[in-house]
Amino acid sequence: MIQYILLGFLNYQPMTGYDLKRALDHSTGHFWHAYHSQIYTTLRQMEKDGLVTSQFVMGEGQPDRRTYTITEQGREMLSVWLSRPLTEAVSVKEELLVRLFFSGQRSNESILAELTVQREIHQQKLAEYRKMQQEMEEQAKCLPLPSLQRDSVFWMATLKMGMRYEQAYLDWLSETIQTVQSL
Amino acid sequence: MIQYILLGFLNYQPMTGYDLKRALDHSTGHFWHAYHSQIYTTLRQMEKDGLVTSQFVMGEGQPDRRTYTITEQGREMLSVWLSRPLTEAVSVKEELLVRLFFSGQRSNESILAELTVQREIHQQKLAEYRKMQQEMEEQAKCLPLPSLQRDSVFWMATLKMGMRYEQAYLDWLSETIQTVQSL
DNA sequence: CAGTCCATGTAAGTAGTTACATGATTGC
DNA sequence: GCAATCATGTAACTACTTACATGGACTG
Repeated sequence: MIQYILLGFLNYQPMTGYDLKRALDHSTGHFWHAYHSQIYTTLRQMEKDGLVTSQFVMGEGQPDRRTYTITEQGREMLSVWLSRPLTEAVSVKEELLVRLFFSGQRSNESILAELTVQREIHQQKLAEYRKMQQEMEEQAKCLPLPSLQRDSVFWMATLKMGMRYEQAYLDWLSETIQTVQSL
Repeated sequence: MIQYILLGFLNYQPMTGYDLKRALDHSTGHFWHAYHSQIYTTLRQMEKDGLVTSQFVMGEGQPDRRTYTITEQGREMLSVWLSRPLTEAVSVKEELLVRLFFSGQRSNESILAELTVQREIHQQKLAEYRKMQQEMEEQAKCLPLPSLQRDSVFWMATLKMGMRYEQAYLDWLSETIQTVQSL
Protein backbone atom coordinates (compact mmCIF):
# COMPACT_ATOMS: atom_id res chain seq x y z
CA MET A 1 0.00 0.00 0.00
CA ILE A 2 2.71 2.46 0.94
CA GLN A 3 4.11 2.11 -2.59
CA TYR A 4 0.92 3.46 -4.10
CA ILE A 5 0.78 6.33 -1.66
CA LEU A 6 4.33 7.33 -2.56
CA LEU A 7 3.53 7.02 -6.27
CA GLY A 8 0.40 9.10 -5.67
CA PHE A 9 2.39 11.97 -4.20
CA LEU A 10 5.27 11.71 -6.68
CA ASN A 11 2.71 11.88 -9.47
CA TYR A 12 2.24 15.56 -8.56
CA GLN A 13 5.91 16.44 -8.33
CA PRO A 14 9.38 15.08 -7.53
CA MET A 15 9.98 14.85 -3.81
CA THR A 16 12.50 13.57 -1.27
CA GLY A 17 11.83 10.87 1.30
CA TYR A 18 11.64 13.55 3.94
CA ASP A 19 9.08 15.55 1.95
CA LEU A 20 7.02 12.42 1.47
CA LYS A 21 7.05 11.67 5.17
CA ARG A 22 5.76 15.16 5.89
CA ALA A 23 3.15 14.95 3.14
CA LEU A 24 1.92 11.69 4.61
CA ASP A 25 1.79 13.07 8.13
CA HIS A 26 -0.12 16.15 7.09
CA SER A 27 -2.65 14.65 4.74
CA THR A 28 -3.09 10.90 4.49
CA GLY A 29 -1.86 10.48 8.05
CA HIS A 30 -5.33 9.99 9.48
CA PHE A 31 -6.09 7.00 7.26
CA TRP A 32 -2.63 5.61 6.50
CA HIS A 33 0.58 6.34 8.28
CA ALA A 34 4.18 5.18 7.82
CA TYR A 35 7.51 5.52 9.60
CA HIS A 36 10.38 7.18 7.78
CA SER A 37 12.29 3.90 7.82
CA GLN A 38 9.63 2.25 5.71
CA ILE A 39 9.44 5.20 3.33
CA TYR A 40 13.18 5.29 2.66
CA THR A 41 13.51 1.54 2.15
CA THR A 42 10.41 1.39 -0.05
CA LEU A 43 11.69 4.24 -2.23
CA ARG A 44 14.96 2.36 -2.76
CA GLN A 45 13.06 -0.76 -3.73
CA MET A 46 10.84 1.21 -6.07
CA GLU A 47 13.92 2.63 -7.77
CA LYS A 48 15.23 -0.90 -8.35
CA ASP A 49 11.84 -1.83 -9.79
CA GLY A 50 11.96 1.12 -12.18
CA LEU A 51 8.95 2.93 -10.71
CA VAL A 52 10.97 6.01 -9.72
CA THR A 53 14.39 7.52 -10.39
CA SER A 54 16.47 9.45 -7.90
CA GLN A 55 18.79 12.43 -8.09
CA PHE A 56 21.21 12.91 -5.23
CA VAL A 57 22.15 16.51 -4.54
CA MET A 58 24.90 17.30 -2.06
CA GLY A 59 23.80 20.33 -0.14
CA GLU A 60 26.41 23.01 0.50
CA GLY A 61 25.51 24.23 3.92
CA GLN A 62 22.14 22.44 3.73
CA PRO A 63 21.80 18.68 4.23
CA ASP A 64 22.12 16.34 1.27
CA ARG A 65 18.87 15.49 -0.47
CA ARG A 66 17.80 12.57 -2.62
CA THR A 67 14.95 13.62 -4.84
CA TYR A 68 12.70 10.96 -6.34
CA THR A 69 10.88 11.35 -9.65
CA ILE A 70 8.11 9.07 -10.89
CA THR A 71 8.75 7.18 -14.15
CA GLU A 72 6.31 6.33 -16.94
CA GLN A 73 6.20 2.81 -15.50
CA GLY A 74 5.39 4.22 -12.09
CA ARG A 75 2.53 6.31 -13.47
CA GLU A 76 1.24 3.27 -15.28
CA MET A 77 1.30 1.20 -12.12
CA LEU A 78 -0.54 3.88 -10.13
CA SER A 79 -3.09 4.19 -12.88
CA VAL A 80 -3.73 0.45 -13.05
CA TRP A 81 -4.09 0.25 -9.28
CA LEU A 82 -6.61 3.10 -9.25
CA SER A 83 -8.61 1.55 -12.07
CA ARG A 84 -9.14 -1.76 -10.28
CA PRO A 85 -11.88 -0.95 -7.78
CA LEU A 86 -11.90 -2.22 -4.24
CA THR A 87 -14.70 -4.77 -4.16
CA GLU A 88 -14.05 -6.44 -0.84
CA ALA A 89 -14.50 -5.42 2.73
CA VAL A 90 -11.29 -4.24 4.30
CA SER A 91 -10.52 -5.48 7.77
CA VAL A 92 -10.56 -3.04 10.62
CA LYS A 93 -8.26 -3.32 13.63
CA GLU A 94 -9.46 -1.55 16.74
CA GLU A 95 -7.43 -2.22 19.84
CA LEU A 96 -9.83 -0.42 22.16
CA LEU A 97 -12.70 -2.67 21.10
CA VAL A 98 -10.58 -5.76 21.73
CA ARG A 99 -9.84 -4.47 25.20
CA LEU A 100 -13.45 -3.61 25.93
CA PHE A 101 -14.63 -6.98 24.65
CA PHE A 102 -12.56 -8.75 27.29
CA SER A 103 -13.18 -6.22 30.07
CA GLY A 104 -15.67 -8.27 32.04
CA GLN A 105 -13.16 -8.84 34.83
CA ARG A 106 -12.09 -5.20 35.06
CA SER A 107 -13.48 -2.67 37.50
CA ASN A 108 -15.84 0.01 36.23
CA GLU A 109 -13.39 2.67 37.35
CA SER A 110 -10.58 1.22 35.28
CA ILE A 111 -12.78 1.03 32.18
CA LEU A 112 -14.22 4.51 32.68
CA ALA A 113 -10.76 5.99 33.07
CA GLU A 114 -9.70 4.47 29.79
CA LEU A 115 -12.82 5.51 27.91
CA THR A 116 -12.53 9.05 29.22
CA VAL A 117 -8.94 9.37 28.02
CA GLN A 118 -10.01 8.02 24.65
CA ARG A 119 -12.77 10.61 24.47
CA GLU A 120 -10.23 13.35 24.96
CA ILE A 121 -7.99 11.90 22.28
CA HIS A 122 -10.82 11.70 19.76
CA GLN A 123 -12.09 15.15 20.65
CA GLN A 124 -8.64 16.50 19.91
CA LYS A 125 -8.51 14.66 16.59
CA LEU A 126 -11.88 16.01 15.57
CA ALA A 127 -10.73 19.53 16.41
CA GLU A 128 -7.60 19.00 14.29
CA TYR A 129 -9.63 17.82 11.33
CA ARG A 130 -11.95 20.80 11.61
CA LYS A 131 -8.95 23.11 11.55
CA MET A 132 -7.54 21.27 8.54
CA GLN A 133 -10.87 21.58 6.79
CA GLN A 134 -10.98 25.32 7.32
CA GLU A 135 -7.44 25.72 6.02
CA MET A 136 -8.25 23.58 3.02
CA GLU A 137 -11.39 25.53 2.20
CA GLU A 138 -9.44 28.77 2.22
CA GLN A 139 -6.71 27.33 0.03
CA ALA A 140 -9.25 25.85 -2.36
CA LYS A 141 -10.62 29.31 -3.14
CA CYS A 142 -7.34 30.46 -4.64
CA LEU A 143 -6.13 27.28 -6.35
CA PRO A 144 -4.49 28.09 -9.68
CA LEU A 145 -5.11 24.89 -11.64
CA PRO A 146 -8.60 23.47 -12.26
CA SER A 147 -7.05 20.00 -12.05
CA LEU A 148 -6.01 20.69 -8.47
CA GLN A 149 -9.51 21.96 -7.74
CA ARG A 150 -10.80 18.53 -8.73
CA ASP A 151 -8.20 16.87 -6.52
CA SER A 152 -9.17 19.04 -3.59
CA VAL A 153 -12.71 17.67 -3.73
CA PHE A 154 -11.34 14.23 -2.96
CA TRP A 155 -8.93 15.47 -0.32
CA MET A 156 -11.85 17.17 1.36
CA ALA A 157 -13.92 13.99 1.10
CA THR A 158 -11.30 11.96 2.98
CA LEU A 159 -11.20 14.63 5.68
CA LYS A 160 -14.97 14.47 5.96
CA MET A 161 -14.80 10.74 6.54
CA GLY A 162 -12.20 11.39 9.21
CA MET A 163 -14.59 13.75 10.94
CA ARG A 164 -17.55 11.41 10.66
CA TYR A 165 -15.45 8.62 12.11
CA GLU A 166 -14.31 10.73 15.05
CA GLN A 167 -17.85 11.95 15.68
CA ALA A 168 -19.20 8.40 15.63
CA TYR A 169 -16.42 7.35 17.99
CA LEU A 170 -17.18 10.22 20.36
CA ASP A 171 -20.91 9.51 20.37
CA TRP A 172 -20.23 5.87 21.08
CA LEU A 173 -17.74 6.68 23.83
CA SER A 174 -20.28 8.93 25.56
CA GLU A 175 -22.96 6.27 25.26
CA THR A 176 -20.63 3.58 26.57
CA ILE A 177 -19.39 5.72 29.44
CA GLN A 178 -23.02 6.22 30.48
CA THR A 179 -23.71 2.52 30.22
CA VAL A 180 -20.73 1.60 32.37
CA GLN A 181 -21.60 4.29 34.94
CA SER A 182 -25.05 2.77 35.36
CA LEU A 183 -23.72 -0.77 35.97
CA MET B 1 -2.41 -8.36 19.89
CA ILE B 2 -3.63 -11.74 18.73
CA GLN B 3 -2.02 -13.27 21.84
CA TYR B 4 -4.26 -11.24 24.12
CA ILE B 5 -7.35 -12.12 22.11
CA LEU B 6 -6.54 -15.82 22.40
CA LEU B 7 -5.89 -15.44 26.12
CA GLY B 8 -9.17 -13.55 26.42
CA PHE B 9 -11.14 -16.41 24.92
CA LEU B 10 -9.20 -19.14 26.73
CA ASN B 11 -9.91 -17.32 29.97
CA TYR B 12 -13.53 -18.43 29.63
CA GLN B 13 -12.81 -22.08 28.79
CA PRO B 14 -10.28 -24.41 27.14
CA MET B 15 -10.54 -24.35 23.36
CA THR B 16 -8.85 -25.69 20.24
CA GLY B 17 -7.26 -23.55 17.55
CA TYR B 18 -10.22 -24.26 15.36
CA ASP B 19 -12.68 -23.15 18.03
CA LEU B 20 -10.69 -19.99 18.55
CA LYS B 21 -10.74 -19.21 14.85
CA ARG B 22 -14.52 -19.51 14.84
CA ALA B 23 -14.91 -17.49 18.01
CA LEU B 24 -12.83 -14.75 16.43
CA ASP B 25 -14.80 -14.81 13.20
CA HIS B 26 -18.13 -14.64 14.98
CA SER B 27 -17.42 -12.04 17.59
CA THR B 28 -14.25 -9.99 17.47
CA GLY B 29 -14.05 -10.44 13.70
CA HIS B 30 -15.37 -6.98 12.97
CA PHE B 31 -12.63 -5.23 14.91
CA TRP B 32 -9.78 -7.76 14.79
CA HIS B 33 -9.40 -10.70 12.49
CA ALA B 34 -6.74 -13.41 12.07
CA TYR B 35 -5.98 -16.27 9.72
CA HIS B 36 -5.85 -19.79 11.12
CA SER B 37 -2.14 -20.00 10.31
CA GLN B 38 -1.42 -17.15 12.69
CA ILE B 39 -3.64 -18.61 15.39
CA TYR B 40 -2.00 -22.04 15.32
CA THR B 41 1.56 -20.68 15.30
CA THR B 42 0.80 -18.17 18.03
CA LEU B 43 -0.75 -20.87 20.24
CA ARG B 44 2.41 -22.98 19.87
CA GLN B 45 4.55 -19.99 20.82
CA MET B 46 2.32 -19.23 23.78
CA GLU B 47 2.70 -22.80 24.98
CA LYS B 48 6.51 -22.42 24.84
CA ASP B 49 6.15 -19.21 26.83
CA GLY B 50 4.06 -20.95 29.49
CA LEU B 51 0.89 -18.93 28.87
CA VAL B 52 -1.15 -21.97 27.87
CA THR B 53 -0.90 -25.77 28.02
CA SER B 54 -2.23 -28.17 25.41
CA GLN B 55 -3.84 -31.58 25.48
CA PHE B 56 -3.80 -33.57 22.26
CA VAL B 57 -6.72 -35.94 21.81
CA MET B 58 -6.71 -38.41 18.94
CA GLY B 59 -10.21 -38.59 17.62
CA GLU B 60 -11.58 -42.00 16.71
CA GLY B 61 -13.72 -41.26 13.71
CA GLN B 62 -13.54 -37.54 14.43
CA PRO B 63 -10.46 -35.45 13.57
CA ASP B 64 -7.70 -35.08 16.14
CA ARG B 65 -8.00 -32.06 18.41
CA ARG B 66 -5.46 -30.08 20.37
CA THR B 67 -7.16 -28.32 23.24
CA TYR B 68 -5.46 -25.33 24.84
CA THR B 69 -5.93 -24.30 28.45
CA ILE B 70 -4.84 -20.98 29.93
CA THR B 71 -2.28 -21.11 32.75
CA GLU B 72 -2.01 -18.92 35.84
CA GLN B 73 0.79 -17.05 34.06
CA GLY B 74 -1.48 -16.53 31.06
CA ARG B 75 -4.27 -15.14 33.24
CA GLU B 76 -1.77 -12.85 34.90
CA MET B 77 -0.53 -11.55 31.56
CA LEU B 78 -4.07 -10.90 30.32
CA SER B 79 -4.90 -9.13 33.53
CA VAL B 80 -1.82 -6.91 33.37
CA TRP B 81 -2.54 -6.03 29.75
CA LEU B 82 -6.12 -5.08 30.56
CA SER B 83 -5.04 -2.97 33.52
CA ARG B 84 -2.69 -0.78 31.50
CA PRO B 85 -5.05 1.60 29.70
CA LEU B 86 -4.63 2.62 26.10
CA THR B 87 -3.57 6.24 26.28
CA GLU B 88 -2.49 6.84 22.72
CA ALA B 89 -4.30 7.23 19.45
CA VAL B 90 -4.28 4.05 17.42
CA SER B 91 -3.56 4.37 13.75
CA VAL B 92 -6.31 3.67 11.28
CA LYS B 93 -5.70 2.12 7.86
CA GLU B 94 -8.38 2.77 5.29
CA GLU B 95 -7.55 1.65 1.80
CA LEU B 96 -10.61 3.25 0.24
CA LEU B 97 -9.63 6.66 1.55
CA VAL B 98 -6.13 6.26 0.14
CA ARG B 99 -7.65 5.46 -3.23
CA LEU B 100 -10.08 8.35 -3.12
CA PHE B 101 -7.35 10.76 -2.06
CA PHE B 102 -5.43 10.04 -5.26
CA SER B 103 -8.48 9.80 -7.53
CA GLY B 104 -8.11 13.17 -9.22
CA GLN B 105 -7.08 11.55 -12.48
CA ARG B 106 -9.91 8.99 -12.45
CA SER B 107 -13.22 9.38 -14.24
CA ASN B 108 -16.34 10.11 -12.21
CA GLU B 109 -17.88 6.85 -13.44
CA SER B 110 -14.98 4.78 -12.15
CA ILE B 111 -15.14 6.44 -8.75
CA LEU B 112 -18.92 6.21 -8.51
CA ALA B 113 -18.86 2.53 -9.40
CA GLU B 114 -16.39 1.88 -6.60
CA LEU B 115 -18.28 3.94 -4.03
CA THR B 116 -21.54 2.24 -4.92
CA VAL B 117 -20.07 -1.22 -4.42
CA GLN B 118 -18.66 -0.08 -1.11
CA ARG B 119 -22.07 1.18 -0.07
CA GLU B 120 -23.52 -2.25 -0.72
CA ILE B 121 -20.75 -3.90 1.28
CA HIS B 122 -21.27 -1.63 4.26
CA GLN B 123 -25.04 -1.94 4.07
CA GLN B 124 -24.63 -5.70 4.29
CA LYS B 125 -22.28 -5.39 7.24
CA LEU B 126 -24.69 -3.13 9.07
CA ALA B 127 -27.48 -5.65 8.47
CA GLU B 128 -25.27 -8.44 9.84
CA TYR B 129 -24.50 -6.46 12.97
CA ARG B 130 -28.18 -5.74 13.52
CA LYS B 131 -28.93 -9.43 13.28
CA MET B 132 -26.12 -10.23 15.69
CA GLN B 133 -27.44 -7.63 18.09
CA GLN B 134 -30.92 -9.16 18.08
CA GLU B 135 -29.52 -12.63 18.66
CA MET B 136 -27.37 -11.33 21.48
CA GLU B 137 -30.26 -9.52 23.13
CA GLU B 138 -32.31 -12.71 23.14
CA GLN B 139 -29.45 -14.74 24.55
CA ALA B 140 -28.71 -12.11 27.18
CA LYS B 141 -32.22 -12.56 28.66
CA CYS B 142 -31.56 -16.16 29.60
CA LEU B 143 -27.90 -16.03 30.62
CA PRO B 144 -27.24 -18.25 33.61
CA LEU B 145 -24.30 -16.51 35.27
CA PRO B 146 -24.42 -12.86 36.39
CA SER B 147 -20.74 -12.64 35.44
CA LEU B 148 -21.62 -13.43 31.84
CA GLN B 149 -24.34 -10.80 31.99
CA ARG B 150 -21.67 -8.25 32.79
CA ASP B 151 -19.54 -9.52 29.91
CA SER B 152 -22.44 -9.27 27.51
CA VAL B 153 -22.70 -5.54 28.20
CA PHE B 154 -19.22 -5.12 26.77
CA TRP B 155 -19.81 -7.48 23.86
CA MET B 156 -22.88 -5.45 23.02
CA ALA B 157 -20.91 -2.24 23.30
CA THR B 158 -18.38 -3.38 20.70
CA LEU B 159 -21.23 -4.35 18.38
CA LYS B 160 -22.74 -0.91 18.85
CA MET B 161 -19.48 0.68 17.78
CA GLY B 162 -19.48 -1.56 14.74
CA MET B 163 -22.92 -0.31 13.82
CA ARG B 164 -22.05 3.32 14.41
CA TYR B 165 -18.98 2.89 12.24
CA GLU B 166 -20.95 1.31 9.41
CA GLN B 167 -23.65 3.95 9.66
CA ALA B 168 -21.08 6.75 9.54
CA TYR B 169 -19.45 5.07 6.56
CA LEU B 170 -22.77 4.73 4.76
CA ASP B 171 -23.72 8.35 5.40
CA TRP B 172 -20.36 9.48 4.13
CA LEU B 173 -20.57 7.25 1.05
CA SER B 174 -23.97 8.70 0.16
CA GLU B 175 -22.70 12.21 0.67
CA THR B 176 -19.60 11.54 -1.41
CA ILE B 177 -21.54 9.84 -4.20
CA GLN B 178 -23.73 12.95 -4.42
CA THR B 179 -20.68 15.19 -4.48
CA VAL B 180 -19.05 13.24 -7.28
CA GLN B 181 -22.30 13.12 -9.26
CA SER B 182 -22.51 16.89 -9.18
CA LEU B 183 -18.94 17.38 -10.45
C1' DC C 1 24.44 25.02 24.79
C1' DA C 2 20.05 22.45 24.59
C1' DG C 3 16.34 21.40 21.67
C1' DT C 4 14.12 21.25 17.28
C1' DC C 5 14.20 20.87 12.39
C1' DC C 6 16.36 19.21 8.29
C1' DA C 7 17.90 14.96 6.10
C1' DT C 8 19.15 10.02 5.28
C1' DG C 9 19.85 5.69 6.12
C1' DT C 10 20.46 0.43 8.25
C1' DA C 11 19.39 -3.58 11.25
C1' DA C 12 16.68 -6.46 13.72
C1' DG C 13 12.57 -7.97 15.05
C1' DT C 14 7.40 -8.69 15.13
C1' DA C 15 3.06 -9.26 12.90
C1' DG C 16 0.34 -10.55 9.37
C1' DT C 17 -0.76 -12.75 4.70
C1' DT C 18 -0.75 -16.22 1.16
C1' DA C 19 0.10 -20.53 -0.33
C1' DC C 20 1.00 -25.30 0.34
C1' DA C 21 -0.39 -29.70 2.49
C1' DT C 22 -3.36 -33.44 4.42
C1' DG C 23 -7.40 -36.20 5.45
C1' DA C 24 -11.85 -37.76 7.43
C1' DT C 25 -17.01 -36.92 7.69
C1' DT C 26 -21.51 -35.16 6.37
C1' DG C 27 -25.09 -33.57 3.35
C1' DC C 28 -26.98 -32.77 -1.36
C1' DG D 1 -19.18 -37.47 -6.79
C1' DC D 2 -18.74 -32.64 -5.10
C1' DA D 3 -18.78 -29.18 -1.77
C1' DA D 4 -18.66 -27.91 2.82
C1' DT D 5 -17.28 -28.55 7.57
C1' DC D 6 -14.07 -30.26 10.87
C1' DA D 7 -9.25 -30.15 12.11
C1' DT D 8 -4.13 -29.04 12.15
C1' DG D 9 -0.17 -27.65 10.67
C1' DT D 10 4.33 -25.53 7.86
C1' DA D 11 6.86 -22.38 4.67
C1' DA D 12 7.70 -18.36 2.43
C1' DC D 13 6.89 -13.91 2.02
C1' DT D 14 5.45 -9.06 2.73
C1' DA D 15 4.53 -5.29 5.67
C1' DC D 16 5.29 -2.83 9.52
C1' DT D 17 7.66 -1.30 13.89
C1' DT D 18 11.43 -0.17 16.89
C1' DA D 19 15.88 0.92 17.63
C1' DC D 20 20.33 2.37 16.24
C1' DA D 21 23.21 5.81 13.82
C1' DT D 22 24.88 10.35 12.03
C1' DG D 23 25.44 15.29 11.46
C1' DG D 24 24.75 20.16 10.20
C1' DA D 25 21.75 24.55 10.79
C1' DC D 26 18.86 27.41 13.36
C1' DT D 27 16.52 29.26 17.58
C1' DG D 28 15.89 30.68 22.23
